[in-house]
Amino acid sequence: MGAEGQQSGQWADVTPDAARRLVIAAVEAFAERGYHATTTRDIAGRAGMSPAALYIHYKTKEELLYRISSVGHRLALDILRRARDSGGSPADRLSEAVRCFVRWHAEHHTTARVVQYELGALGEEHYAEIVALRRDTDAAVRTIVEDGVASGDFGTPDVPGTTLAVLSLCIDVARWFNAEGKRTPDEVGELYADLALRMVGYAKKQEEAARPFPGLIH
Amino acid sequence: MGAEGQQSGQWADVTPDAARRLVIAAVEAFAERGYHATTTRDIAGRAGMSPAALYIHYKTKEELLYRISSVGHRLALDILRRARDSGGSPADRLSEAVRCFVRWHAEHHTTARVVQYELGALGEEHYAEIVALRRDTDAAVRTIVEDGVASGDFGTPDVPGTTLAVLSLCIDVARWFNAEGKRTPDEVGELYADLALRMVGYAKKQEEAARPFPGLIH
DNA sequence: CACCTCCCTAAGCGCTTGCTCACCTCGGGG
DNA sequence: CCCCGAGGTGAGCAAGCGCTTAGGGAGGTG
Repeated sequence: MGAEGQQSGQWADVTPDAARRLVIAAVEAFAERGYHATTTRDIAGRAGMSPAALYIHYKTKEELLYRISSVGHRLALDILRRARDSGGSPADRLSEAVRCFVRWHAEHHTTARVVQYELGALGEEHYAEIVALRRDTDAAVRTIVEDGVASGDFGTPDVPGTTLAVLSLCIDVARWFNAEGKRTPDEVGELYADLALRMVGYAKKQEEAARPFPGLIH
Repeated sequence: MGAEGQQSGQWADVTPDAARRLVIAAVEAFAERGYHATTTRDIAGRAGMSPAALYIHYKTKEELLYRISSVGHRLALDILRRARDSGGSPADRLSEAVRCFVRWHAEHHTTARVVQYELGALGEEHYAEIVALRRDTDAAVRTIVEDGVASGDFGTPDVPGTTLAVLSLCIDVARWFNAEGKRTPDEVGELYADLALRMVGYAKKQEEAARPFPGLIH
């Protein structure tokens, strides 16, 4: 329920149709109650199927969680890598990374909650695979921060610590964001992009805003 | 297991002794596996008792979670209120609040994880009571930020949003902090106090550090 | 029409869960 | 000495869990 029907776009490459309906149902249920409190009967029911139908498309309930976690992590990683490689100044790239990453966590906060907070329920092998993706996520942001420090645009005494803090701040959006609240995903993304720049010690904002044609100056 | 035996100090006013052992066992178990994945047999086993003994001291498993959540939230709220009322400059008070709040989340990250991430498993009445405590928590920090903006020490375009972000950053420490990692709770507290000041637009740090006797100047 | 395949369901198996209950143990007062 | 209440146990109940299995119906092919 709610206005999150567009979410099915995220799962476009999950086929056949019944398997996709099950994923969407599972995301809703896991996000609401948590993995362990969700029953396979509940998932199947939300997808309009009998409990047994789940096992035609997925071997276990854990595999369903793994599919969600895997797709979600790859999506999030893509967002950050695109920003990292977008070729502006470090400030532009960090701003873009945080804005998009936060917007995704707010817009798809049900998916993001499962992705970020239900890792512990994965089996050992699946867990290891997801942890590797998370290290890549961290590396993407750290690269931007390092670039900014090297160019002198940023000033922070602890690059890994500040990177961790920026990512942590973004991830936690999935925990508190409420679709019925007054903030839109775009607003939160904008606010957080600004906060992230402050955190890394970037202070040239006003200066840049005052320049009439930023692109033409060199 | 681990070097967290001192944690029992947190639960000093839970009596009798058996009830306290059960709380400590439950915190460990809930933090490791989550509330729903933890069995009453596991909790009782960790406390060195039979499964039935749990029900002499607590009516249900949920009541055990509620006790933990209640004590933890009151502890966290006290930390922030003490900092709010500590009577220095807004920067000093925000710095102190974040430093202590983060240190608590790192040092007692098992308790903090239960307190911050298992709310959803509480019954309706207990949940409402805890949510009220969380609103007070938010208000304590917001007061400090408002004071700083009013005095001109801080500069931020969105006080409630920035307050939310600072709290969110601190809370998320409980998720990622690892006792076996290389950062100590004190180091994280120090780093985060600095980050929080940057987030609220406070820029007078160096100036203050350069003054030889800060207390004697007026 | 028979036949095969793909999806799906009804029924239910074996097990674990939160929780209960009849009984036990043991230190202290009359 | 008996008795008693507080705090504990072993055994087990009803319900719910993840998952399996036997079989049914729809649609394409000969």
